[in-house]
Amino acid sequence: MSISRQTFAAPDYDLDATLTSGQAFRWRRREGAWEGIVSNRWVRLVKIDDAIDAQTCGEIADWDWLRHYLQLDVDLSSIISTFPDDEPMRTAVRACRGLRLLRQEPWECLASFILSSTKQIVQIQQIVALLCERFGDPAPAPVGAGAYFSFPPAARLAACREADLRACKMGFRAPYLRSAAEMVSRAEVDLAALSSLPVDQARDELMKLPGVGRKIADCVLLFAYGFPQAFPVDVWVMKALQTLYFPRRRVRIERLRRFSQTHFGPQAGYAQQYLFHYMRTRKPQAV
DNA sequence: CTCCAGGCGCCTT
DNA sequence: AAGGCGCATGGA
Repeated sequence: MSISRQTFAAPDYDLDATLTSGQAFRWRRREGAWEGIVSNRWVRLVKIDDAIDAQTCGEIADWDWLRHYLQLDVDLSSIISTFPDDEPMRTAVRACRGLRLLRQEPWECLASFILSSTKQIVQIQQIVALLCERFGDPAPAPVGAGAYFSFPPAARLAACREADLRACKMGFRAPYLRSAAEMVSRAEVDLAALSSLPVDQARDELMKLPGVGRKIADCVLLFAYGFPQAFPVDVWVMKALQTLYFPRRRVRIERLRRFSQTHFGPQAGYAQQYLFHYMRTRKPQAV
């Protein structure tokens, strides 16, 4: 099995933060590298100085699929310069400068976030790993790298029985995933068409799927389609907005959402990821 | 043991 | 429209 290798310039790119920030759930750290599946290919990534070294199996003439996934052409400083100049944002950016948004495949992203509700990130990783092991296709990987699998296509999960999905520890989310897979595989919701829609229409389409509410729809809009205004509000972001911006009074979620749409500017989604990662990784605060 | 997790759907007011 | 609750499962 031949290995292809490529080095990409990646200044201002914190690979560790990016791959552990709860947007993608399939990366494993092994021997100082990150291993995962992108475009159904096994990939090994290492950050060295201002570059990312990538390896994959087979002959690769064109690396655009990986460049796109990692969003290597994004100029981070121009994004950060659009953030509001206030103390919470400055603190969050200082804490994890180099954090990036990936551009994931829509179905994998959607299915993963259907499985994410009231789960901790480690558990989401376990469920997704089980799902891929049982219903994905083996992906060629070097000897000794362990077993890797593609993310199961929607049609395959649509054909599963609910009990088979439940066996992947997803509990009450199983019927949601199964019927969402059915609707996607029949193109009742056409994932390929969403990128050309205005963000509000794309969100409405996603929310037709069972188990997909506002928050999960926004995750998919941001992490898979790259809508820069999508601003998922989960318990962590809620806590960030509440404690960092409105410490003195309790504000209802609709107001926080409206605040998030106006306060954080045209790259609100990026700002959200910084707040999320900062809240999750900072030292516990004394109340 | 209890509390909570990158929520949602459905049932009450 | 707005608020409350149950849901599987497992970490902390």
